[in-house]
Amino acid sequence: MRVHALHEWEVSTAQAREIQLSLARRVVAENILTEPRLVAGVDISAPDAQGIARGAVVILRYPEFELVEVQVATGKMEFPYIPGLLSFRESPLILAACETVHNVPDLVLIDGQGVAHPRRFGLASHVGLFLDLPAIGCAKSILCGRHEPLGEEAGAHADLLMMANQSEQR
DNA sequence: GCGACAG
DNA sequence: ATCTTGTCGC
Ligand SMILES: [Mg+2]
Repeated sequence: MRVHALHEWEVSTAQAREIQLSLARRVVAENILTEPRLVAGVDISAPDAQGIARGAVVILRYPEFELVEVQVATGKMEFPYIPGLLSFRESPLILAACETVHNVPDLVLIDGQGVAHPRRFGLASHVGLFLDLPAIGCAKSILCGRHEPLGEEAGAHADLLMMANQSEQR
């Protein structure tokens, strides 16, 4: 991995604080934390009659949404779909596709839940951890948790509330 | 025991 | 997720 700056310091604690402050300002100025430059999107096909499916990952430059890279992996679906265990079905092919990516993204978007999961470890959590990258679960429907009714307008939102007791999800 | 249940 | 039938809206 490339290291972007000298990381051995001969400085006083006061200088260390000054350096830290300037680095923190640089992070904000360059949007290193808030503005990803490369965003990955991953999904998987339905298996064919023989159980063969494909996992795909696209890398887009952000915010231009310019296509940077596409990788696809093919293999057999071994695990059935069981609510709460989707990552055991989908993550192998997703990770296989990600293994061949050259342009490492800053963020991965995933078609499934992340922490909105009975054990707080859905597909997006699983893939994000195994890639050691920030990941956002972009599920199209709810696995567990409840929310107040949504407005009709586009972009309406509500907090998804999870039960504190994980074995007592609603 | 019953119902709910990402993809 | 897919498949099939019926219905809805442009
Ligand atoms: Mg999907």
